[in-house]
Amino acid sequence: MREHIKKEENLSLNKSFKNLPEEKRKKIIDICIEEFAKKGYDKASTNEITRKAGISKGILFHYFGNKRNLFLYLIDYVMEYMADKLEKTLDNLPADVFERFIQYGIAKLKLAYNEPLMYEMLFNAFINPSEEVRKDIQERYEKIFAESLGGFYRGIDTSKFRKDIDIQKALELIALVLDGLGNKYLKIFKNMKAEEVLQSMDRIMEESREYMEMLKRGLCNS
Amino acid sequence: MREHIKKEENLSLNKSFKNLPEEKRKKIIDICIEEFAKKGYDKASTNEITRKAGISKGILFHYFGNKRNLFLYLIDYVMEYMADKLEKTLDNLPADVFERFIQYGIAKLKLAYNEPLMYEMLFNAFINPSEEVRKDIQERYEKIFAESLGGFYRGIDTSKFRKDIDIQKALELIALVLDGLGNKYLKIFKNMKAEEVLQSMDRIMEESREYMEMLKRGLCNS
Amino acid sequence: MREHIKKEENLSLNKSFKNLPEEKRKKIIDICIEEFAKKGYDKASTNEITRKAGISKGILFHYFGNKRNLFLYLIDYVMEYMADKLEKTLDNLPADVFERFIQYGIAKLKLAYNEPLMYEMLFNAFINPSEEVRKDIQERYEKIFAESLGGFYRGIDTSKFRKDIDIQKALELIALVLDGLGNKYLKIFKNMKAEEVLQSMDRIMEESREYMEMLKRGLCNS
Amino acid sequence: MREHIKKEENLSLNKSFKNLPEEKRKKIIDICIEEFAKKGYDKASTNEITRKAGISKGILFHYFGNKRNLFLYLIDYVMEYMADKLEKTLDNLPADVFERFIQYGIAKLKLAYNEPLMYEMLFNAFINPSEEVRKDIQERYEKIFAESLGGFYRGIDTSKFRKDIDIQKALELIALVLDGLGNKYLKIFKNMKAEEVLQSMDRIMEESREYMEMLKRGLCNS
DNA sequence: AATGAATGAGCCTTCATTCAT
DNA sequence: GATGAATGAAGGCTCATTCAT
Repeated sequence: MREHIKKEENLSLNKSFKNLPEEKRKKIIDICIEEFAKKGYDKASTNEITRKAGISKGILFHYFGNKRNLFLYLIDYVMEYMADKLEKTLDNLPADVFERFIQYGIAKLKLAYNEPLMYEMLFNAFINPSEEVRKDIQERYEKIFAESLGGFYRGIDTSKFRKDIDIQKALELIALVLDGLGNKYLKIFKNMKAEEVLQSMDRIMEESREYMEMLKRGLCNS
Repeated sequence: MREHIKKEENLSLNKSFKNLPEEKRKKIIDICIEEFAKKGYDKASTNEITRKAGISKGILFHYFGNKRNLFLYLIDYVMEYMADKLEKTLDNLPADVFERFIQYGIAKLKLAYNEPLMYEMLFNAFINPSEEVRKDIQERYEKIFAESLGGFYRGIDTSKFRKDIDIQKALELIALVLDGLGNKYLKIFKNMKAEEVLQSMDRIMEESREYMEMLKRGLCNS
Repeated sequence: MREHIKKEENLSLNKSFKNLPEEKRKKIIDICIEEFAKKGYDKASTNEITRKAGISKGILFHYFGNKRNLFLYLIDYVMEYMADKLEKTLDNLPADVFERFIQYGIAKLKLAYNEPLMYEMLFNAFINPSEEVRKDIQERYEKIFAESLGGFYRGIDTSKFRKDIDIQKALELIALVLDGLGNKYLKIFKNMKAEEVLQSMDRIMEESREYMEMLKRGLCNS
Repeated sequence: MREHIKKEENLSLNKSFKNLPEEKRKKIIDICIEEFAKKGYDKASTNEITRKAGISKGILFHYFGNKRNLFLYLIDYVMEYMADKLEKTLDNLPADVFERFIQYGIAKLKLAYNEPLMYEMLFNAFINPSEEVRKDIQERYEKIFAESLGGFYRGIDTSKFRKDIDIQKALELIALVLDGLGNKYLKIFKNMKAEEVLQSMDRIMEESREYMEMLKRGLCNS
């Protein structure tokens, strides 16, 4: 029975849910995010969600149709939320390649830190999705990847790069390094207290710049 | 009751399993790896395993005591298998930093490609382990990390680095780039046919070298 | 995880069960009592119960949360039922020590005979509870013991006792004798037909009085 | 399959077990008694027994045929052991009714205290046998009851009883009281330390005599 | 005599989902 | 819109007993 859920259900989704008072809607969303973040798609329990949210099982399935739809709704919600936040950052980003990357990276780091449950849910979904939602997650991943990069790369100043450098590759190189660093820090954050995390942001920027310096020497005119 | 088993289960574990005819043992292991790789620890079903392997529920638990033990046995098995393979590579690795990194990366890539189920199981376990095995996985991760890096960094020739470069940071920079590239390719492999993958190995090395060239210019004497 | 349920399960317990049509509720209770009485807590099978009651496994656990809760609910149900029955007897009990003890003993005997399954379930639970419910049973046992004795001893007329008699010990002596007799008869009942049991009640009272006469001569003024 | 075990198996029982070196035989018996005493017939695990005794599953079933037979063998063993011990007491028992009862009661109490596992196993078996062994236990209970009483009542001096007393009833009255007291003390023992138990024996005898005094006044010539 | 691998029915419990109210 | 009672498949695991060696 779980198998023949296909595509149409997206239509009937959350008509009534959207009409809910903001407060109640937010509460349900937050509880769902927490459940999926902490337990992953498979282990997350719709029973637990309804219990914590103080709503009936019936209404949850009335809103979302089934667990998979609920999950995908949340993924979209979280992606939109995060994209919004990042977009604001985008406007104030310096043009300089390296600094732009660093500040964008820091922005992502802060976002992940400020909404750890959202981040965890999204991270798990992207890195290791349940078979039941794999394809849907894949689609979304590709879409967001394309979109977000657009904004970021538009207006980037690569004039400092040496003439013989393949700009595309150079950009990817920088991204590779900073993404790797970001993941490393994120792992470290999990064992740190809130204050410590905030205090370490400066050190992270500093360290990022050190790595960027090493790259600059290779990519830019001396 | 679950708590004080720890010692005992490690002892009684797979004594009898090890005495199984090689063929049968391998079949069970392969089926288990597939199940855990495809579904992850929590969703993997011991029932399904026994069904596919054509053995009784009783005997599976006679061999391994419980699901957690079975899983950890498989993790150890896979880690040993992969460490073995990589070790052979290690002996023939060039001393030059960049080439050494590249070839090691390629070796890992090939390994992941040749044993995709093993790789997936291990990857999932390390990236997002079930609560039930988190600690055990963490232990193993730290151990293998320390061990494998030892072999790799011993005998590495960093003489080409400029004097004013922090060697530790330079090495991490290289690792960051190549790990990132590796993950990117792995994701691409999933949508490719066997032949295509093998054919692309050369292109990957080439591309890796391009990135390394960009780094070299920053890290080494010209 | 099993530990912090305690509070919750008592709350969510049998809200829905209590709303069941009396007939269906009674049927489930009776089937459960029979199962627990005949097999004891450990061997009693929730599967068997659902099968006999014609309900799904799910709903049984929806009603009671888990086997332990179901059992304790039944224990409370039976204890309440029996306390109710005995309370009615209590009001009409003669004040005279000996006669009061005898008639109370007979009342208990009749109760045990009329509800043999309830009696057996309670008896087994008190005499040799499963480790899983020991503490809960112990609590209930102490509570009921204190309560029931209160009602019985209040209004007892011990004026016939000789002055040099320790009243407390005398009462215990009588209780010892009549409890012992009661247990003996109960064992005999198991091999008797319904009619025979009822017919023997008079003989039992007679025999009890004979024993009481022997005690009276020692405890009371001649 | 468990059902059609009937009567014949008693024949094939423990031929080879009896030929075992005394030490090994005793070890197996003790471990079995502990297992059955602590968990009861149903929950006792033959697996656990073989593990603790360091013997194979095969040999246990070779010795005893099945779990039920093993249990009944142990019951017989324990009953014989206890009857032996009590018999020695019997020879030195005073002839006087009351003192004879008291000392016999104390002897039983000491026995139960000295071999708590044997006592518990026997007690549970008699009070609440598993369906699987109910009939067999019943038989043994009746037999031991008849036998043991013979020795005890032979040579008892009831000459102090008043002429108008029914001797049979008087004896039963005494037995009722002392058995009841014994059970009460046994329950108390469970929460006491070894030393405390031994120290309390004198107080128990004293208390028993107090009750006997109350009876004497009614049963004997003043 | 002795081993212990092998069986498979049975255990309690959880789960997403449906539907009458 | 909203409820929550009801379903039953599936989960990990244990058990007494058998039998080839």
